[in-house]
Amino acid sequence: MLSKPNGSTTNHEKVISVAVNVPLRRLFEYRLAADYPIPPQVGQRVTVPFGKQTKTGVILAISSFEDYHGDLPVEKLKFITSILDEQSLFGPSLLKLYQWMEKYYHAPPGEIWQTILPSELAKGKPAERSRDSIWQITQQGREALAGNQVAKNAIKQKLTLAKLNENRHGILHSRLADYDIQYTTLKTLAGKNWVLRDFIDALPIAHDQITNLPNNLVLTEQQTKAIQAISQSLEQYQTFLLFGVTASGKTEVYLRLIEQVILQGKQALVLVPEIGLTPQTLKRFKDRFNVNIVVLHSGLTDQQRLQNWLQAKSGDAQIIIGTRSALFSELFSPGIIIIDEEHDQSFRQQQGFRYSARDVAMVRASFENIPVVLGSASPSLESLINVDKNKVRRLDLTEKAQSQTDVKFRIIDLKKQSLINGLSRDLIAGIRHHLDAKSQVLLFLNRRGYAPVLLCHECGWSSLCQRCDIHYTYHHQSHYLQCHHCGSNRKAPTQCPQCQSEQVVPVGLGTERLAEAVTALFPDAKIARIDRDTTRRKSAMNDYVDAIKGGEIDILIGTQMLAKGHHFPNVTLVGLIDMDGALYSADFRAPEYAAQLITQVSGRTGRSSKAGEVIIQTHHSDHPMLSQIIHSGYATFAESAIEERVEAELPPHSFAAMFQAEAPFVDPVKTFLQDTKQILDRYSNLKVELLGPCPALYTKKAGKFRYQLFLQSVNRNQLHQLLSLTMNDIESLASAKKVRWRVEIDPVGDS
DNA sequence: AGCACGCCGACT
DNA sequence: GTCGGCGTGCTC
Repeated sequence: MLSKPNGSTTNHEKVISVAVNVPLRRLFEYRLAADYPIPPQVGQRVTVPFGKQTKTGVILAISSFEDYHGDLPVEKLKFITSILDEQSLFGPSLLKLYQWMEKYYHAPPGEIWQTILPSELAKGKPAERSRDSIWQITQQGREALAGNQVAKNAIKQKLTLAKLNENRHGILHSRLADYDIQYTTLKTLAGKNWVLRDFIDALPIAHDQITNLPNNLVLTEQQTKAIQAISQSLEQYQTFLLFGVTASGKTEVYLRLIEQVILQGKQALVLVPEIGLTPQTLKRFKDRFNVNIVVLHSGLTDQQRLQNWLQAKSGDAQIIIGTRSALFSELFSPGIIIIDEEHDQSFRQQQGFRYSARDVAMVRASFENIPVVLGSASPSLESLINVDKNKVRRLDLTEKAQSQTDVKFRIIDLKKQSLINGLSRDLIAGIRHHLDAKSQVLLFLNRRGYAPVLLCHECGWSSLCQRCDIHYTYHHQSHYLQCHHCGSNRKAPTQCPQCQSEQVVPVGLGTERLAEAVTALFPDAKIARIDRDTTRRKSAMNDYVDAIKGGEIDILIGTQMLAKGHHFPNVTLVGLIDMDGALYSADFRAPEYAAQLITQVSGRTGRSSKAGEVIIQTHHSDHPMLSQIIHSGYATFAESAIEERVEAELPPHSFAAMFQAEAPFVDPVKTFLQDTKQILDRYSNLKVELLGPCPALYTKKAGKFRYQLFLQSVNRNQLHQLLSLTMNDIESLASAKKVRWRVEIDPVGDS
């Protein structure tokens, strides 16, 4: 450091703390030359030398050269290669949210930023809006269209010209997909001077009227009350739980609130469970609002994601609809966050940095001073317990907004019944009855493939995946064995590998076999199987949905995918083929999930004037959850479930964290978790209970052994205190380097 | 996570 | 002799 004779420093060099994407719970310090042309700011991205490589990181702290007190002498620090952004990419509330997540989830900074940043930005690409352009029809084009000059077989060209002719102001290049126009067609047309492309700098948004209210729409009293309650809170943080039965008009409540938000010049962020539901939601919103709506989900290309993210950031997008990670879009003027189907599991990230978008959304909203609306017909116990604690305000929609008949439930006790491929006589009769009435039937079975086991009838050999120690699922059509755990697969044997017997038989029931059985029973019915295997193709799901709505399908057979969000007005019977697994599982949350599932699938039926029926097949017909759901509804079930959790001191009444470790051998895994436990045990003054190490539910996965150590406490602060106090020591454990490990806060399920 | 360094086995 | 296996250690 240089000093002037009078003692004041001349060195304005800075020391910059950077989050780099490595699995280390620390930042890295760099020097920044005093004459660097861009002033450093927290929230800018930088490129930095890192070992022998160059990485992109995010500035998280700036200190003066003189004030730096690290382990390394300041001269030994490397220089930042470059600052990538002129200004911080993030406003103060997202930076604060990052800080909160780091503290709460005890995750490495770099991993958190990897989740927050769109991948293009994480890779160091410039945060630049691509220039948009407008396609317009020319006078020649109009004449060509009118004078039938377009070649007869050039149907696409004709359609495209017609669409451009309808849109007087032209169509934005970035919006071509909305109009189903191909770029190649436009290029051909441009060659004939029938269309013209104009490059523009900003999005033209000028609408006199932002909403198109549907005709004759009368709100229910409850809807009106809910809208009023939330409206009064638009300028401040408050989480609302919109507990609305199916068809009670939750979406209409969202739309009215969004309208107010937009009129105030603010933006609305809407999270939906999965990509499959974005087109549907998008359409509903587009029909209603003449504003710029963007989507953010994994179905987009990286460049599209970046562009939409930047539109949210600049404020050019007034409504942002997306899945989980859309929560992290920077917003120019946030007005409201809406989480639809808030109970849905897909709001939890289960890879890498594990977080709950619902929980983080509430924190974010509190930093932004805006409301959050959590909507569901079957709310999570977490949200309901937050209502009891006055952290969340509950608004009920119990009346149906659309005319709809009530759903009739029937439980079929499978004990001592003879089944035809998993179907009871009553269910078969029910299907026939509904088909005769020209209605559609939905059969739900949460297990894809033909059969979960392939077994040798002679010697008892069964098809085990060596890497996971669980049974391969048999897929009949492809004649393959597939491990649904690790994804490995191999050809199915026709002879027993052990005794060469030909008596190798599939045991158990999957959707593929169910479809086969139903086809045999109802040869005249048109049957569609909808699961991950049949919807792999990109547009497959949409094609199925169209076919179902168009009445081309009589019986739908499917997994989880069918339970979510879609409205099939002509479905009047829903059959739940096998509820046993869902009722009794090692996971204490199983009944909660099953109750949500029943509520959701039963929402698929009875949407029209015809009466809806739900038939549940189970061996545990006396399970209390079933009668609660059927006779008193989800709310009553949830109340008693919460009571049970309180009594057993289980989450969400208590708070949990989990260390999970995995490696190709058991010993290092156990050693690491035992070492971890020892470190945690040093703070026995904190009221945190330690459970384990114990094997994970599926101990072996993809050739790795997995063990867990649970931390549980009724005092969330003490739990976090314990983790904060011990994390460094655990991370620097010698045994930590021999395994892959992570902490999960508020863990759920296994995986 | 990457990437380099380093120390032992089977190859031209 | 040396090519390359992955164990260990470091990243500012």
